[in-house]
Amino acid sequence: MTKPLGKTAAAIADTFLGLVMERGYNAVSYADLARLLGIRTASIHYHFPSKTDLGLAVLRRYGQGFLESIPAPDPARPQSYGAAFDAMMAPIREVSATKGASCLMGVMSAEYQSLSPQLQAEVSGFFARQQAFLETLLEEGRAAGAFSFSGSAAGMARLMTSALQGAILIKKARQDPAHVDSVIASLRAMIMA
Amino acid sequence: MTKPLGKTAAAIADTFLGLVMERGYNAVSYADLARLLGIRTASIHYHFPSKTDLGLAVLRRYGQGFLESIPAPDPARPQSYGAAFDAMMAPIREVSATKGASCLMGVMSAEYQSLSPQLQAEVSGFFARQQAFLETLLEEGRAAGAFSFSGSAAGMARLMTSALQGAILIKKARQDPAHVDSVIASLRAMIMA
DNA sequence: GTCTATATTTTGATAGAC
DNA sequence: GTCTATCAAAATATAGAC
Repeated sequence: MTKPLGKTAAAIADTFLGLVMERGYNAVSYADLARLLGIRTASIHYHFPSKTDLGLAVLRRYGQGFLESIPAPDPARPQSYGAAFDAMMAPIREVSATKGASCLMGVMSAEYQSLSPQLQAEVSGFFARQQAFLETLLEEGRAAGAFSFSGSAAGMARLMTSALQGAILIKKARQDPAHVDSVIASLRAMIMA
Repeated sequence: MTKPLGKTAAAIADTFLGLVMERGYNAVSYADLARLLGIRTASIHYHFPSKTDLGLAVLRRYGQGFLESIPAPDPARPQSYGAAFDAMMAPIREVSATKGASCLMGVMSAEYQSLSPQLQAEVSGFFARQQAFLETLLEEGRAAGAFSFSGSAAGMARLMTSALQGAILIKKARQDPAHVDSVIASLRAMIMA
């Protein structure tokens, strides 16, 4: 677990997160945050000296809550794999329901080459972890008889992470949350035994 | 067809396109372009008075070349549907092979709420057209016996556009062009009769 | 069509008082 | 921990000479 932020720092991070998911990292300034929070930009710099510090804190908070909240499946109970899949969709559905927002990782991936090396590493690392997690879940779920699909678990995991990321990106531009639900349903249908 | 740009305007647009696909719209400035092209920012403003004008020109060039270059399938020759699908993948593979780049539409979708209304409309319109195009291709291809899949053509089109968009976004962060190839192969396998 | 010069605003950031 | 004051650099843009 990363250091738990203080009250003000957490408010700054949360506000920043919301704006970045809407506009992108480069379109959110300390002035925007100061205005929304009713404080001065100097106060924000006290908590997060540089914008990279702020970005890093937000990426870690977000990336952490995403995979760590999924209950580990039990091979003895095949249905627990489907439950893990659904648990993985929960935060995605939440972002999907948030008007004008899309996934922090996807947004920052789009701006990748403009990010500082530290931020790039955090974004890349998230996708690597997500791929590994889903790959394992699919492989073990198939072995347990909970999932059924052709081809490698790695290939299916790549298809799924891509489809989810793209869906939440497109739903923002089309302002259509149902787009994400449709894609999640398709993916689920592809693996359920 | 939109007005064909002059030589300098085209060079500006192409350079801008390349940088935006790497960094995002908000991370590319007139100063960046001036430096790379060996001209002054004032010259760029002559061709594109505002950044929105430049963004609009690039979005139109890109969105136009994407779907319009696909040969219309012939119901009498079922294999022409598969060919149309492959033709649709060609520009995606090209972007995929370009180091550090991802799809202009996906990148600008990530920054959606920071864009001027004109740019937003262009991005939304692209996704709407892409969805409609693929939906029709899938539906007619299935009727012609070229494709085979369960569920609606609309649902399959949503899954495909999302997967492609997400794949090209993730490949940028993971610096792994093979990620896109893997997803394209999975999608192809899902529909080929 | 391109340049020099300049204007305006915004941005990320620091020093030091309270 | 928050503020006022201030800064240097960058970003978008315009006026007018060549």
